Amino acid sequence: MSTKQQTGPDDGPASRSRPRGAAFLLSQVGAHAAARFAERIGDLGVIPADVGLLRMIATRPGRSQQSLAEELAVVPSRVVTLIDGLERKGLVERRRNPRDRRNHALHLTAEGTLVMTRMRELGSAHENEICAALDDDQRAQLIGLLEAIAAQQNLAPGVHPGYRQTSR
Amino acid sequence: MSTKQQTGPDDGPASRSRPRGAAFLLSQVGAHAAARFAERIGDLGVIPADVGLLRMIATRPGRSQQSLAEELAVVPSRVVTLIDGLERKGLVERRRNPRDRRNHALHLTAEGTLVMTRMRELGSAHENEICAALDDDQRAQLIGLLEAIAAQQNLAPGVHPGYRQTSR
DNA sequence: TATTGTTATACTCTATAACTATA
DNA sequence: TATAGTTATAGAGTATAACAATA
Repeated sequence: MSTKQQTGPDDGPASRSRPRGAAFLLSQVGAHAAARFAERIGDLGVIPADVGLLRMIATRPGRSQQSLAEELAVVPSRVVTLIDGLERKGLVERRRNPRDRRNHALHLTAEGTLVMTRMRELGSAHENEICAALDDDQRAQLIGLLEAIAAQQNLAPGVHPGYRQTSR
Repeated sequence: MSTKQQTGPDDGPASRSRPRGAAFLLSQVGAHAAARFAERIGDLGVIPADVGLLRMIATRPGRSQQSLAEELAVVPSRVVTLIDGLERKGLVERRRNPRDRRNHALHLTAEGTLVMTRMRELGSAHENEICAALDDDQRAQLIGLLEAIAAQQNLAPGVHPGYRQTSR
């Protein structure tokens, strides 16, 4: 077999690196979007994993670390580390549950709520940056296609695979 | 501010986790696609980072580790580690260049070439799996939208951001 | 005995910096 | 003195397993 491979019939020396498939583009553009988002929220002092956690706690205040671990499909000790970070940053509070003193009820602090507002603003700016090449119709089209894939692949809405462990 | 946040006006307790934006979906679906691909190629004994490296060496045999490090925007020692792995697996060979004995000319072995063929087959199956929810028109549409984003965001065609370091 | 959370520990990934050998 | 590659080392991230408190 020659050195030529992949799609093109006229592989010049490292010439036109052809389009690749949708799967590669998804992974490439997705990783880029994630990295840019991480940069943005870094200014708030939080990491990407914090974002989903804060949202989950805000949506259902008082939930336990166990429930987070289950929904994210991570090991409980991972949640300990992440909540430790959020508590140290003053964004989340662990409250002992008098009914069952084994579990911790998680709540956002006032500052945690503030950070969530800022996160939403950053998220909006991020969305515009990533989609700068598309007009409104195209954005809607893209969202539709991605949602179709996500649903068919059994991705839980709003749950980022970057947390996972067990599913690995 | 109440516990209600984000898009929906009727946030039931953890009810409908709304669509999120295109940026989140890209990151979510992209990470999923990458993880599934990693699983597949794991059967070949290679990791995702190996794939791009093998392709780059196949496309331009004899290239140096330096040139790989530059194109991928990683530190040279990272390339050492990765090529060590590929050499240990018997897929790549370092040949001393008699003209300049400082650098190593990299070449695929016969087995490396074989693995690339298998990778292409797996890649094709992977593409079909990820796009199972879409018909042909929709796949083409998706590729078009993603290419537009990739170009506008200055992503080098075929270079996955997962290697990066400096650009962080 | 089962459950929640924590700690101790180890492993993987990847960067930095010092170093070797060539030039 | 500059360049290609390597080694030694350290840090981040995340898993496993043993453990403590409570039920």
